[in-house]
Amino acid sequence: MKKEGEVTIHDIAKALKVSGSTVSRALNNNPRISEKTRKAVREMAEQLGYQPNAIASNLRNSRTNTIGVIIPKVSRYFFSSAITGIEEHARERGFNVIICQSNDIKEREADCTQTLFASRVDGVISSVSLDSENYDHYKVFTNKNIPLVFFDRICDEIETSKVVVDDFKGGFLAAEHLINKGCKRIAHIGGPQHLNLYINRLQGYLKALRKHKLPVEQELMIFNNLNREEGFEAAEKLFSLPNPPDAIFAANDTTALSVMLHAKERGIKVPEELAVVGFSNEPFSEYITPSLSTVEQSGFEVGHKATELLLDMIQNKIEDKQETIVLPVKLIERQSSNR
Amino acid sequence: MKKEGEVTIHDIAKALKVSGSTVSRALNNNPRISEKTRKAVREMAEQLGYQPNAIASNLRNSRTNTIGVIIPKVSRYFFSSAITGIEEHARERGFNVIICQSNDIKEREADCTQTLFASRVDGVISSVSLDSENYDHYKVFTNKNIPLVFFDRICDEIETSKVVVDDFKGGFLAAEHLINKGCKRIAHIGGPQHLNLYINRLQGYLKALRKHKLPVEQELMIFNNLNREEGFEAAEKLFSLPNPPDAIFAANDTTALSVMLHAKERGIKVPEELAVVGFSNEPFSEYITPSLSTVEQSGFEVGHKATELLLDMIQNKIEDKQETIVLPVKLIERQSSNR
DNA sequence: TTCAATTGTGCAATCGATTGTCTGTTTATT
DNA sequence: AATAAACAGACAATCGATTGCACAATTGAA
Repeated sequence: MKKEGEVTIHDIAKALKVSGSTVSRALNNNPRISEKTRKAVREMAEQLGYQPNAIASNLRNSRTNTIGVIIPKVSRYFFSSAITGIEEHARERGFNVIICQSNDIKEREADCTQTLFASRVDGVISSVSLDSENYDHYKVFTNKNIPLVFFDRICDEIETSKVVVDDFKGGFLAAEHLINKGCKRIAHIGGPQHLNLYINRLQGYLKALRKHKLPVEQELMIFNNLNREEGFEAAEKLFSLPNPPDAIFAANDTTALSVMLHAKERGIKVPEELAVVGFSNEPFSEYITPSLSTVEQSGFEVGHKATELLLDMIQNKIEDKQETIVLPVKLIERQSSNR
Repeated sequence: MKKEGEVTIHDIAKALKVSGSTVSRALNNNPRISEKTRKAVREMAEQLGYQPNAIASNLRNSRTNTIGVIIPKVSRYFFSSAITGIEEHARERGFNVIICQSNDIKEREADCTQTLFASRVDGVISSVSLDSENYDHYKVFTNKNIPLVFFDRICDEIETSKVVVDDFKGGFLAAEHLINKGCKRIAHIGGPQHLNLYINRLQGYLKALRKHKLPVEQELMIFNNLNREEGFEAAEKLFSLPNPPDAIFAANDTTALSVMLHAKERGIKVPEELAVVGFSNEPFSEYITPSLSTVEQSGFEVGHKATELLLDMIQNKIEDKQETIVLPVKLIERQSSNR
């Protein structure tokens, strides 16, 4: 059972004829240990190839210096860049990161919370799954005062800090941009309306319409899960209207792409006959033809900020000030709306 | 220091007036515990909201049921899909996954190995960083008999199992495809030649040239780090040759994209004047115009297979049979080479 | 009825690092 | 020289779950 060749502080202690506590203190730079002893311990540790056992340390300290991350999918660019932001900041402050994917399935998400709790992570960063309407599984953390920060797809039911981008403004900028380009019938393909970010993008769009006195028409608003297939269906439906739209603001780039591909099939010219704006600035949006106008949101920044909040909560143990941080977005004008 | 409200097996034991060992055995379905006691323990655990402390268990068992993953960047699609494959399989077999990014920096990679070792992961899956030529930092694992599997960017120096795709065949298919399309001067932009996968892609390309009796010309072969900037430079150099190529096989899609963008700037028509084939089938390759012909390699499959190998090593402790598994690739013909 | 076999639990050590408290030594102060 | 203060290090308990061994209770066989 015991792994052969595990070198522990006791081996160092024995070799130097001192006690384990001295070795421990020497390695942790405790001032109660003299410079001479400290140096001897260091050298012996090096010589024996000692590697600290984080598990033992974690058990004793009931801290793991590890944070857990729950996200829908690493393979979506926004999330993978969020992870990069999380990891980078966590590393700087000496924390490790365990990543769990929910794959947008609520049972998986519940599994993730269990796993992270069992690993006794010091805090959790999460972006909730599309189909969770119930957030009880997050109570394992809140009940035990384990700091929790939501980002992007946040959950209002739970009172904790949150980091989002300015979805409202993004929606507003996208719609107003289309209006400024002379579009009159601007459709919106939005996401599930139990998620704030999609509500906000919609509200931004609506505000732009109202500001410019354009009518709000139900038939021009479609809500789905924003994947490729449903994007096709939505486009189909919009193009088949007796009075089809001359612009579409899609709540993500995947859907915008779907729309453009479908438009191409139908012989509808983008941007001349149909202007399109997406959301996220996925890497592909720059390279497709026509290139896609979109709203940029930095996953990296969001992840970074969320980690900063979380680690502050962990390290200061200020009784969770529930901040909600809103990061700026930026409209990127490209060909798909340039007419 | 002690987290308030930690429920341990001893709390359950006290509540039921039995010993901790009985509780532990009951929860682990040890046959020495009667059905009746087992049931009582279960119920009390539920009632008290007991959550096992994996750390304590790990320390005692010197197993963590966790595997570590070292990759260059989660934000590259191939790697994020590999992670999905790894996570999926690991989860099925009850293992957790810790992910570390090297960002293609060798010092970071060394840090990752330390971190994972300190966490006492049961095994490691790695794809090495571009600039490591030295692999001593992996010795922490091999020295202690911690199973290690490399994938994609493998390292020959260390004897262990490996999972790759058939890069040689991929290179061959790509080049032969261009030859079949009537191209005569086929250039190759390859990756760092200390990595097998790039050597193999090059060799596949060379074999196709030889098979079809085309001359191999040094000036048509450029090696760099395959990022966007260096792709531009390489394209620049090739286009400026007195006798420029009529086709380019790039060792990744990013470089192929760079080449196509640069060709567009120069007014060189793809595929009519220049046919292009990439490698990887990144998501964008399908959507750009013209769409990019490329060699598909499934990150998901590679990750899945690597995990299967690793977990077999961990669980069976067969003295590491050093398999090298080669997964198939597939040429995807799109517009960029269709003439 | 007695002894052995079977079954169900408890005791205590263990995993490796950390830390409060205690002891013994050296240095400074008057 | 005597006492206090500062210093270095050791001892032992602790974190929570697991497990070899011991022991008691029950059952069955002779």
